[in-house]
Amino acid sequence: MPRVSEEHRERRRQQILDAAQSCFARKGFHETSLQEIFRESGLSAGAVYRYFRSKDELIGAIAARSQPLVAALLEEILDADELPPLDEIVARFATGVTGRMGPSGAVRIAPQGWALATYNRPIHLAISELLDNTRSWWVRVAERLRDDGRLPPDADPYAVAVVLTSIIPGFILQRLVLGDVDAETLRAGIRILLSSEPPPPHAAHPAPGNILNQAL
Amino acid sequence: MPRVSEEHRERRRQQILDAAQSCFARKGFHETSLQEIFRESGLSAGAVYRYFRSKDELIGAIAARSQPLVAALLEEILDADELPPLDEIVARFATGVTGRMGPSGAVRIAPQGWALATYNRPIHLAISELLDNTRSWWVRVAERLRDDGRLPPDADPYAVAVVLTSIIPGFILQRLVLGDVDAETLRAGIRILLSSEPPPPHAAHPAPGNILNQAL
Amino acid sequence: MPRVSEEHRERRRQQILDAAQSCFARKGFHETSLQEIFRESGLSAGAVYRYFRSKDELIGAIAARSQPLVAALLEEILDADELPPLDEIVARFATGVTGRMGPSGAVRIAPQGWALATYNRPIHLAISELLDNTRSWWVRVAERLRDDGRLPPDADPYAVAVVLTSIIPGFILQRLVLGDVDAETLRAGIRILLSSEPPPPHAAHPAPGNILNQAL
Amino acid sequence: MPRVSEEHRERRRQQILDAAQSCFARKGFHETSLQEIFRESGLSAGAVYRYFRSKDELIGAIAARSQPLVAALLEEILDADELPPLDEIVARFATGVTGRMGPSGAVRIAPQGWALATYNRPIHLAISELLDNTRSWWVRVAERLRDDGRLPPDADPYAVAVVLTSIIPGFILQRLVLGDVDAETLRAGIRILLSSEPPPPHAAHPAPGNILNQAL
DNA sequence: CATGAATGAGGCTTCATTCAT
DNA sequence: GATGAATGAAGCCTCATTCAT
Repeated sequence: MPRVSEEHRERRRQQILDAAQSCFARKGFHETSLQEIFRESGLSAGAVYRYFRSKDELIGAIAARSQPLVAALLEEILDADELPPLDEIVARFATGVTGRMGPSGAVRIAPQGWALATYNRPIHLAISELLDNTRSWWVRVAERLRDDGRLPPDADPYAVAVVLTSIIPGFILQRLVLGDVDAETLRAGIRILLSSEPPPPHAAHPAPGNILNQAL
Repeated sequence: MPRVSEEHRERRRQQILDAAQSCFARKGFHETSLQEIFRESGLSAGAVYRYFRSKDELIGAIAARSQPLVAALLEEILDADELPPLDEIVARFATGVTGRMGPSGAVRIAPQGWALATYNRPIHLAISELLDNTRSWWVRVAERLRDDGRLPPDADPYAVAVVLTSIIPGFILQRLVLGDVDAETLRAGIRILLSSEPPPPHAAHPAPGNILNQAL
Repeated sequence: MPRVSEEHRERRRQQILDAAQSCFARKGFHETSLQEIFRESGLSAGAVYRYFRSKDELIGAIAARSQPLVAALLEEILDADELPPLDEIVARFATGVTGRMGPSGAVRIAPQGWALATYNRPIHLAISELLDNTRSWWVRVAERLRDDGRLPPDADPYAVAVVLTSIIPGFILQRLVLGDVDAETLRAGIRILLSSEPPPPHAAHPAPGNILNQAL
Repeated sequence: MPRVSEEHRERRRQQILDAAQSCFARKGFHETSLQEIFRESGLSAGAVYRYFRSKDELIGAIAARSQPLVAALLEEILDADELPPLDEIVARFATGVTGRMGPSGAVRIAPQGWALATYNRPIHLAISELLDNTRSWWVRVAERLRDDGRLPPDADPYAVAVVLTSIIPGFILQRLVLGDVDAETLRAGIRILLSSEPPPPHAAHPAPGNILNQAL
């Protein structure tokens, strides 16, 4: 069946990626053999290799796929012209993420991507871009919040963004591993923190620590 | 000579675990072959197998090792009888974590543990216990903060703990992958959030969302 | 339009064979995939398979192609009615062979044919016919030389032919592998040998030999 | 069975090489799968890979093995202090070669080596060294023959060596493929040529040729 | 107890060949 | 006739694990 349309090619690609993602979510990148992906995708080895030149490339393509997904999520959260309260933004983010946690959802394999990014060059690239984009988005959010007077006028948007960027992976982890958290709880926690007593001025001279400062 | 022998055994065990951890940090669990661990530890295959019955057991032992590490860290943060401000607590946590990020530091392989916990039963157990312990600790912290009046009297300690538990993995990730964050920035961000305008009352059922709620 | 069609078929066939020969010369029979031949020939898999039913058949066809080539070469060397001196004949042979050693010349793949003939039945047939034809031709040459008085009257044309048949493969090999021999040098060597002292009568009782006669 | 002697290692190596050589002689380098070599050698995949890191390395080792074999052969031919007649030298060479043509003899795979040398860098190196060594040996032989007055005083030893080096591959080929030649016939042919009329002086600019000089 | 040679299942990948369009 | 996507057997190689010494 030669001379197929570009559309057909793209459909095949996604078919393979979907199968791979599903397998990866179930058994992990490394524990998943290509044979399983062939089976799951309903394609032969040769067919898959026509689209991806190696298992690594397949993994890379899946990592790359998360990029636009996250972008769409971020864009959607802020589609309104008026900025929602911070707890709402975080909650929407968490909701979006939760919605992609199905048995073969993209979020389910996120931790595998994080792990890989730790020692695998190409994946590192993809994940660091992802993190960076997300954090930049939070920086913009923080700037608007500050400009709206919802954050102190001298607030450092970057510092705020670091905190807010930090929250999502941990939320994903708790949800994936413990399974007992949801967007509403996260929102509630945020609200409480935002409503709490400001801490006393920080006296830059640090603190305790034996083990803490040990090497290794 | 039971005493000496037992000590010797334990030393050997740690020697192997250290070698393995170092390799894992460098190349990942799966990309590391046992041969490499034999080489790095300076022991023979047979010797290593006398202490760990399989590669999985080795990985499990490393995961188990993190338990007391985290416990010690948590305990240390709160060793004083007076509770530090929240931003200080988080900063200490982050500092402790940062200190264990050396080339073969335990934190370096944390994301691999998270990933494994996603689909590997025994590791799931270890990591979920770790997460749960940490969160319980945060719950206790939140309770004390509330009782000290630093959080609203009706604050839900659990919700607060969910948020605070969330922060560390994301901080580790940003530090490991982007490398441009530190405990002080995190503290600053926390301080800003704690000092910000409380959000308006939440009208429990809002939400945007097209993509957000889609499956996959 | 049988005529045109037949011509077209033959042209296609040669186009494919040329492409294959070029690839084979560059990478060897086995290291060349059919995909490469499809690419080099500018034809599709299906098209090539219309002309050759398998890779082996393709290789066989190339081996077969050498038959008329060698025949033409031999015929040409002796086209004159007068027989040239032996060194001249050898030199012409060597020159003819040298002329077909271009990057995709037929001679370039000759050693691959010899190798295949060693364990592959169909190719063995083709190559043994080639060798046999060549040697028969040398037998005829030797007979004429003997009859012309240029070889001793009791000379065994077959023995002479065995020697002369032997020379060409070794010449090809030296030229292909070492690259530092040419027809003139070969001719010079032959002339010297032909001009040398006849050896003393041979006393049929053989000679030394330890390793020589061992098995393996 | 750890800590084995160097001798044991070497025996294993040869065991593997012998098995490989036997297979290669029967089916050719490429048509022989490693599985067959494992079977023939009585070893497992892993065991073989402990000694040779790839199939190519195995082939290379076999090519390398021919070096000392040929060296021994050459040395043996000339072990006597008196130089035998040229036809005797060639005959001894041929005899030595013939003796190594058993079903798994080294000579049986020589053509495969020649073929590989044509397009495979490492093998090219091995074979070109082999050819070069052999030719150098012939140069020395030719010099002694000339000095002994058995070749004309102005004879070019190199040109003679080129011819004599050429003879052996063709002899091997005829013997391997046609199977109807032996050392004695070769000797007889050489004797006849050495006893023949010297050719007339060569008028440097002869040559026929249409096809002969064509490209390809 | 330690050693490390050996095992062999199974993984990734290639490639000759087919056949629907 | 031509195309080239698809097939799937089979190849090379790795590596967790065992066990004789």
